[in-house]
Amino acid sequence: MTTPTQAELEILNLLWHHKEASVQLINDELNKLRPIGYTTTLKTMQLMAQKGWLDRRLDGKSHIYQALLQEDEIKENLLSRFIESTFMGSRSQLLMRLLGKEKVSTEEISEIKEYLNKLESKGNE
Amino acid sequence: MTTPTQAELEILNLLWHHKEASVQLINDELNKLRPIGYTTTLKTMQLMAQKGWLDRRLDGKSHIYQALLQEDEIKENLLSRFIESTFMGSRSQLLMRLLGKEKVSTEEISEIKEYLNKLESKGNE
DNA sequence: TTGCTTCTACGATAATCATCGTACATAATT
DNA sequence: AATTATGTACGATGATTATCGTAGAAGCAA
Repeated sequence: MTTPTQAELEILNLLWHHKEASVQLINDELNKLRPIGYTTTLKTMQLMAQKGWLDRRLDGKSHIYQALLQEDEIKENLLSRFIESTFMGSRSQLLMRLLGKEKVSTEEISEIKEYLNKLESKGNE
Repeated sequence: MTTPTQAELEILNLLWHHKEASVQLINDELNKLRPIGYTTTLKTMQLMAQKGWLDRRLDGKSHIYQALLQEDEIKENLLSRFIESTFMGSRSQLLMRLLGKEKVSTEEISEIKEYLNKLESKGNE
């Protein structure tokens, strides 16, 4: 099962967002969040490529990487694992917690409503 | 920050459910899920007690353990971390995924919308 | 009393992760 | 040509986890 670690997931998120990127760019992005050495990022991405999670092509002197893993698939997987370990497998328990305790911003509420409207019109049962 | 590991969380879930339990009982429960040695469970629970996460009292020859950590608090914390790392901090993104994957009935959608309206009118941001 | 059974305590180990240092290579700059 | 900048490759390390083995105490059974 393809289950990225914390560091790998951060990189995947950036690659999903940028479509493709050099180590340099990913490292720069990561350093906006926390200090991390260039070779650390490089090494991690190399290992991910070796595992078949990333594709890369040469561009001048450096490599441009691209995620081969599907964002939806991986996130669904991570979500399942999380629900399994934290909420004893109960999806609705998580849902309740999100709706009940959450501070949801006005924009988020709009987003969700729009989403619900789409669901409704699609006749989701 | 109190962030239990996978193994610790399993034990916590069992303790929250049973209120209190001996190592023996916890180990039996764990073995319903996967094979795990008695001393492994013992050691983990001892460490948790040492960290102040569990309380224990002597009962004859053995100890009876009890969780000191609050279930709600810990789960909220785990949820936050999960959302942060997997959904770039967007709670609504997770919510939408949950709603999309679930079969949500029209009535449920209405209920949720109503709930969201209330949230909105309360000016919760 | 001798030996099972049930515990605790504690040390050791294997695996995994995240991180970085060092060695090189090549291109660009002075 | 010498230096600086920018990359790659790869090995090493420290921390954390999960796991178990072994030793030994204490009660119970034969």
